[in-house]
Amino acid sequence: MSRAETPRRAGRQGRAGIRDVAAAAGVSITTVSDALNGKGRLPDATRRHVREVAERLGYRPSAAARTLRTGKSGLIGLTVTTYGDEPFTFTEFAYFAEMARAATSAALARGYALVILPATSRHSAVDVWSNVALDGTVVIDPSDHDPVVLELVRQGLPVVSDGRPAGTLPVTAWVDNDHEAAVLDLLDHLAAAGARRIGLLTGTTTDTYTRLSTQAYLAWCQRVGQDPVYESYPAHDPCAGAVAADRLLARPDRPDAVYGLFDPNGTDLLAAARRYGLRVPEDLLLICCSESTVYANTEPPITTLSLKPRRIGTAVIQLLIDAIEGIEHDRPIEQVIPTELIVRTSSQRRPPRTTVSPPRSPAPDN
Amino acid sequence: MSRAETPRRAGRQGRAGIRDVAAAAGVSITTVSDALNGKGRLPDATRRHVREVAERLGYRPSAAARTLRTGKSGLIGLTVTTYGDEPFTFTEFAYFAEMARAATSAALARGYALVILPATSRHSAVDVWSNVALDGTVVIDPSDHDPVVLELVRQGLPVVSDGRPAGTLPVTAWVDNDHEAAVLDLLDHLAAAGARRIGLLTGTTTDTYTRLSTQAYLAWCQRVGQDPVYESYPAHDPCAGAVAADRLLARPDRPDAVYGLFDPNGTDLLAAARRYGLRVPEDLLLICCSESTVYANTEPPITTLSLKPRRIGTAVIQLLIDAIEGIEHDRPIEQVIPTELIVRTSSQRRPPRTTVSPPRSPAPDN
DNA sequence: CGACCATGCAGAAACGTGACTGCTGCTGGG
DNA sequence: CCCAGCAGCAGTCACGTTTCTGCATGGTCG
Repeated sequence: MSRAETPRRAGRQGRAGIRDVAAAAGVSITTVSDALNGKGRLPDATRRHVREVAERLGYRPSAAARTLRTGKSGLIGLTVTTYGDEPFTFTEFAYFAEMARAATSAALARGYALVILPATSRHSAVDVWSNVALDGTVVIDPSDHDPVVLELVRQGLPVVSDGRPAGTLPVTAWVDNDHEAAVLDLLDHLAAAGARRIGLLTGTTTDTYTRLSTQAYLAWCQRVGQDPVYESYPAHDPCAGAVAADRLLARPDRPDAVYGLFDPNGTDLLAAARRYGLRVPEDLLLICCSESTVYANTEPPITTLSLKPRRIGTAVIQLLIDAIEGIEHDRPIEQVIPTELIVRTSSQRRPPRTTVSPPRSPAPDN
Repeated sequence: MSRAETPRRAGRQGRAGIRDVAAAAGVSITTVSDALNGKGRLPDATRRHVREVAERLGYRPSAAARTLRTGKSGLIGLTVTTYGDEPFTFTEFAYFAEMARAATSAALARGYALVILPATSRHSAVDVWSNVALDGTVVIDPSDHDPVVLELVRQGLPVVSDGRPAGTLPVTAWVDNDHEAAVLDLLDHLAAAGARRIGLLTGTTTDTYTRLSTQAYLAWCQRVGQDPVYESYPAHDPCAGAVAADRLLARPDRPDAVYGLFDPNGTDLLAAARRYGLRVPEDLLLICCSESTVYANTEPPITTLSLKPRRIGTAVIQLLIDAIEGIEHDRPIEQVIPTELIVRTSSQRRPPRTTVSPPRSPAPDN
């Protein structure tokens, strides 16, 4: 009683606390808390009065205190694979941006915010990971024994991964495309368009996407009895892609159709084809995996495989928030998102129509 | 004493607390805190012992409790302009992605993490803004009397904006390009290449970038005595850009050079030029403002104006963290980042060389 | 030999909120 | 008329840190 009487330096160089509101409204802090959070049993008059006073004082509850008390921060970590100092790589650019955009939107709609965090725990002098209170984490393409993921699950935090986890990584759930099916379907499409020898532009990295896609290509080749024709390059190096595209078309066993696994491969292959005087699609059929809309307006427009990053981003967030809020599914959830082959001129020997291409559409659902 | 004796349910269904470490190490929690944070006066033996025990128990300090106690969360808000439900618009896509990438990297290097937040306070049922403890905020292109910014500065939080604030918005600091100078320089470049009538593809929105750029265009026209030739469209609609590009080239007073303010304008204008049988650059000179590297490999390659988003993102973060950490500059800081005109074939009547274009460079500093 | 100081550590008070417990006065039924 | 029950609210603890204050102990110097 003796200390409680001190009027508490009201808003001393900072925001008003719940105590200031209680004092100003002539009630206890319990009543303030209950009134603002819609709990307890209070008459509407008191509730309105307290809310009015809180509004007048510009009271905002301390997020830190609430987090400490409730154990929920409303924050979701989003790890991005880092090469060197930069978060997310050049080749993943459009994909990651689209995926992050959808994830951000989905998280905000459910009252959560995303925190961008590095894939490595020791990115700077202080460990940013342990400095932020997370309710859960989304990891993109985690490696086999990702130490960050292991540490997070050890702490009991739900972890959902974009891309099926390699090895025995104990994630709460994952979302991925069916990469084998996508590649097989796409190769059949090229073969149906008249391709006799299909080449592949792939990466030297061992991530799941590259590995599964390449394996599917090799399996397809074996099935139809074609010798594999492919070039690998470090996908994080934007220069190397153009060089590898050139190498692929310079081979003695030059393919008459190429699938490029990474986003810039389309323009790379197109430029290389021009250098060798190859017409697309007459001499060379072309498909690349990309989310970029520029391929709708290239000369010629290029067929792309979309991994539907927006659907993936949304799905990942829904699964994670369900896990956070205890909407428990019993066993590890695996969700497979279908890909979409956006067929354009570059993969068709007979372009369906020779009219001018209309202005590109907004592509509402990729 | 009576209560302190209870061994504190060690790590009951959660992480070990500082008290568990203290008990296990046989010291007080003060000693643990000092040992781990490098404070106080402790012999190295004690320090090492405590760290060992903490490591063994897998102790991680609670970020929420630390934030509550110290008042610093290590989190920086990043607002993105939302159109409809989606964070950041299509036209700002590459710019925003690059800028956010650099900002993320710069923040992590100084021990801070970025939280992506919506520009509007009421994006969902709960107010995400008041649910997260921020040390400061980066706002991109704030509107004249942005209520979020006003609320933040009222709370005493530092706010740094990307784009000079309109009106009397009380930001702590801002970073921007010199848009007038960039446009004037670019128009001179086109005129020097032989352009007689330069057109503009601009937006209907009233943001600072669009406004300043358009004003500079009009001022340049007046100076050289050319009638302005421009088309406006809602920049957030990806379809409208293609239509506006078509409209611009369909005019009776068709320009022989065009500058497009937004990222997709390059491919839009190129497609429109093809439809009207205009050769680039022989019949039509082309420049657009873009950060995308696809314009290095289009047919022909298109000259672009880069706003240097990575330098802007880095600068914004440095100014903000300086403000947070009390490295005070006395008055509102304004930092102007120069733009860069990346000259390619589309803006040169005589292409400097007709050799094949080499694989594009990694563009280390845009 | 006694006073003083540096060293090594423990106790306890915050930080601001949420939630449990419990106290008071009023009302209605037996 | 009395007591059970409930509405309406206040007190108090706990969340897990950081940090201020302060108490011992042992060594040193006048």
